[in-house]
Amino acid sequence: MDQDLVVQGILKAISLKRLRPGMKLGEIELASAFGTNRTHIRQVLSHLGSRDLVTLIPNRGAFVSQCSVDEARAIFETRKILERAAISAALDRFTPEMGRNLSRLVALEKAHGHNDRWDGLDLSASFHVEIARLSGNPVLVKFMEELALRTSLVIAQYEPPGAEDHCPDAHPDIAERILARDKAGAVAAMERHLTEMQARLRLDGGEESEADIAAIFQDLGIVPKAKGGTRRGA
Amino acid sequence: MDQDLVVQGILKAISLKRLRPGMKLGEIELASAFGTNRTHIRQVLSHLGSRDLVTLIPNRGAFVSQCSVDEARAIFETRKILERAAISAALDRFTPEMGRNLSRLVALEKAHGHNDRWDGLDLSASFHVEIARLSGNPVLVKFMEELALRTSLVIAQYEPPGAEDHCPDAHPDIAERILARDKAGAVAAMERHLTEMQARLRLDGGEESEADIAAIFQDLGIVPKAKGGTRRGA
DNA sequence: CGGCGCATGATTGTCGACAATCAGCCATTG
DNA sequence: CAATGGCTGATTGTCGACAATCATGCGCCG
Repeated sequence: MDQDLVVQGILKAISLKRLRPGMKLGEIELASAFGTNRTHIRQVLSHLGSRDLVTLIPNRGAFVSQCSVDEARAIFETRKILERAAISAALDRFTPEMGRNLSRLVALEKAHGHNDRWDGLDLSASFHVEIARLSGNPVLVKFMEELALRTSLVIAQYEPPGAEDHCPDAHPDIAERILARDKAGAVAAMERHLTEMQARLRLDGGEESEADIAAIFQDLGIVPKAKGGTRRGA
Repeated sequence: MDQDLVVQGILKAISLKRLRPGMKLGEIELASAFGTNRTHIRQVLSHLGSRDLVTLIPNRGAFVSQCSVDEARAIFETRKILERAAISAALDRFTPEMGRNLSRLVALEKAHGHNDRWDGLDLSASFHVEIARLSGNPVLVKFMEELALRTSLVIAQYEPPGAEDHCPDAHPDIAERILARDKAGAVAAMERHLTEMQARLRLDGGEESEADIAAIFQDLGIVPKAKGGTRRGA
């Protein structure tokens, strides 16, 4: 059983705000929603827990992580540290062919438009991860991936409703400066970009609600294998 | 059942070179060694796998991770990035009482002597993690913990036999500069410390016990069937 | 004699059942 | 009437058994 599908499904649901921070992730609900059994769900939850995307409480269960405002700021602060270093290292070993993927990603983002919010966030994360990859430092890549995921969780928690973000030209601007080997300019543009992302958030508070887990995932096109599904309503 | 005991046991065994990188970690062996059953062992291995301390290969099992020389260098490089930032941030918000734990840890290290290698490495890691904690950035703390563990694995793999010493006065020196709020000096001392640690290892690429065959052929442009291929983390 | 394919043993992956634990509710009591 | 205690339903934690998969060694064939 491919547990990546479950992971992606949960992350997607979080990004789309179908799963709000603090919501309970019941093992049985998830198992029937994804048409699998608790064993795999437990592995997935453990995995997400090790990345602080869900919070595991012994004998209580798993909950979508709620970042405090301080943690949210720490995530952005750490991203600034790592992205600064990534750009710097990438430009120290830059070759023209290395930038091709970067250009490709920027083009993809531009072509994508504002169709699908999940794909958009995914592409946006890919851009940052690709810069880390250009640094040639695999540890940096892994950390960046983790921070990108946690950032999307923070956005889901603190984004003001209606103001669904897109900094229009930040990525092309950064990419352009990288391709021009303008290290100081690229670093500055990246810091502006991150600061702006952070500024769009409402780092003061939020509220929670409850919803039907199985329905959420069914709406995302995930169909259980008809193994005695959840009994809803009755 | 306390799985932390199993985790600590495995990490200790790695540090003491009883478990060498590349060695198989059979579930049944571990289960009987720790007097538990495979369920808990699998959780522990999954956890260690998500931190890249063990490598999980589907249908093959778990192995103590083998860092390539490049990865080892990346780990040190990333540590430099993060520790630099940690010291800088810590000194921006420094209050005298904050340094007390640091002094305590240095004193503990000095008192400890060279009795137990595992405890020594543990204390050494605590020093670095404490600095990250002083920065007030919990993400930095988590990353530092992870890197400290991976560093001990790298040391176990690349330390020349017999030369099991550590830099005598590096930590007291760094602590002193931090307590004196000498930011530039502390950062410089930390970088020297890390560079020296790295220099004590044999990272020249001399002998890779078992070179990764797949990687070799991938470099030649030959791609395996990717039947789940290099799946890391869990 | 060397290489290929298959049986076999051992290990990992999967699953359902049972036990332990916790939150919520109701009766009891001061 | 409020607070406490135990009961109950539901959820998580644990475990052993079975199925799937892989490495090994043997026999067979070229």
